[in-house]
Amino acid sequence: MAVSDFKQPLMQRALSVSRLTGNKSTFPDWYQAIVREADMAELSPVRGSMIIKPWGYGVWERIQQTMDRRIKAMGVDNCYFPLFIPLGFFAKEAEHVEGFAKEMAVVTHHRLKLIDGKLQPDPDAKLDEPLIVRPTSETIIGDAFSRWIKSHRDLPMKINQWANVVRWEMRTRLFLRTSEFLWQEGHTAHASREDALKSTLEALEMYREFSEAVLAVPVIAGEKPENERFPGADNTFSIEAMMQDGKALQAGTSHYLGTSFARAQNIRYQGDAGELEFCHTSSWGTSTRLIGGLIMTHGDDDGLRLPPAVAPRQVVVVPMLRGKPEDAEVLAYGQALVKDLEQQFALGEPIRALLDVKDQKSADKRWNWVRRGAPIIVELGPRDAAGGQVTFMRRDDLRDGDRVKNQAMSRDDFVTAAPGLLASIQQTLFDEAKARLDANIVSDLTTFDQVAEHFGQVADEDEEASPFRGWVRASWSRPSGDDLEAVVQKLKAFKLTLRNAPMDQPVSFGPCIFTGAPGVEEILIGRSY
RNA sequence: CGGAGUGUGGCUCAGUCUGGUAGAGCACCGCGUUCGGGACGCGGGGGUCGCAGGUUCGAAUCCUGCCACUCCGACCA
Repeated sequence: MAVSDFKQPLMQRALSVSRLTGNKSTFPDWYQAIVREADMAELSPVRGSMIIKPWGYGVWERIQQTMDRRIKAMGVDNCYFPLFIPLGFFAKEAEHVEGFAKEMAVVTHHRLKLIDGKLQPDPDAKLDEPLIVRPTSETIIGDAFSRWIKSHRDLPMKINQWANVVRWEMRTRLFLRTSEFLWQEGHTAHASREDALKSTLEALEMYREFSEAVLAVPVIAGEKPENERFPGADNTFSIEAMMQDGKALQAGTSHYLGTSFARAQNIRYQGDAGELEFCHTSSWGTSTRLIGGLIMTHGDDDGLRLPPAVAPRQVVVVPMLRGKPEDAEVLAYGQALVKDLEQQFALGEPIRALLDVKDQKSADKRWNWVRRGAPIIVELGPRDAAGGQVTFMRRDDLRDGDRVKNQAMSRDDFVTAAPGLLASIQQTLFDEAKARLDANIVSDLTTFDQVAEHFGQVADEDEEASPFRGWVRASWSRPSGDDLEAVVQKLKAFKLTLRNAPMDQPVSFGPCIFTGAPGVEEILIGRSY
């Protein structure tokens, strides 16, 4: 496949049109504009931390609800561990500490005192052992596992928690990378490597299915190369999504931790022959970053487009109220419509409908819902009420700066058709993103020179304006250690990274694109977030 | 922590070089005309010009120091 002639509509529009972004025109500016205009989140007074607004949090709640069902279906129970982790817990696993040491928030005091007119940590209230605000919970959950697991009959142990974590990142971006973020983290312990690995892959597959079915974001599941592994993990797997600027976003990760965490924390079980064995553990997580991926996958120049499965409100009814007597009739008509819609099931759940009665011009209300990405926006006026009609637009129809495309339908037909319409919107958004992904993975390059030519050199300051290039999929010899480092450095000059080795691999391979040595697997290469 | 840049109403910015006491568009509020497709007119609210010193009769503007943010690098769900 040659470089696709996919038109990068969004990127082009972001560069030429500026309905949302004012004078600015890069993809990041467009992204920020959508986060703001769609009322998803805003920067908080705390550096690198965001305030998630009701509409944005509503999307997160939908993610939680739909994923939680899948997590439970895997036989995983929810629980909750403390926000604070004793510093000493991290010292036990060397690689793990090293990986997170540079981004830990540390609590050292438990009281403030007015000293010289300034509130300061009270020197007399210093903690003997500092507490870490969790960057992830392997250590404290491992500690519990070491007490909970005694026998092979306790295995497998599978738990999950929905929580906030803190990683003191140098650079932050709303949803994509914030100092504090919300996530779920699954942790499992098993008797054998096979069982733990199976669990790791089961979580990965759950993420893939979730991303595609719920978020309508197509992804490629695969194994991360050695240099991209989670600190302390034996194997790390990920799902990678392609954003509308062609960059990759790691949307979820699943790790097989081997026995290293078990050894560090003494997680052992007694087998049926009476012998003590170390557990094999896994952990896996997805975060509010998914929302960033959702925005960068489905957004357009009018704002966000939400897949119905995650839209907090799937059908928003905007009554055309004009401060006149017939308003009452329109309102009643709208209320009855919402009530009937809520009786319907779409994508396996009751339809989430809303009658927007806010005291605001109906044109403004409609466009606000367009910006927020409500899948179906219904407009009800006196004419509809009188004629038993419904006028509505599908958010997925509104593209490329087209005018709103309204459709009319009889009220009862609309109520019956709504589930199908929502399912269709869900599918359309997925298909669009899938076509973009498929069309922009180049797989006919055989040398690094070709890769270099394909992506082109990017000067630092031009990165955001660099052309859409998608990803390259190529054979490689899966080097490790210094040889891998050489490859990483080679890619770095082009701002490229190894994304993952997709799960579906061919039976034979060409020569390694980096060294010419015999290839052993195919790897995805691209720019990333 | 290194390199570059920017701090002026909610947003995007002008004004800074050449000091004279703060502006525009959008957003917001009121009234009117409109209102089945992101309306228009008139009126209005909102800013200690990042902070602290200094120079000056006078500082958004000049000087010094600090802080914050953005982008690049290192880090990363």
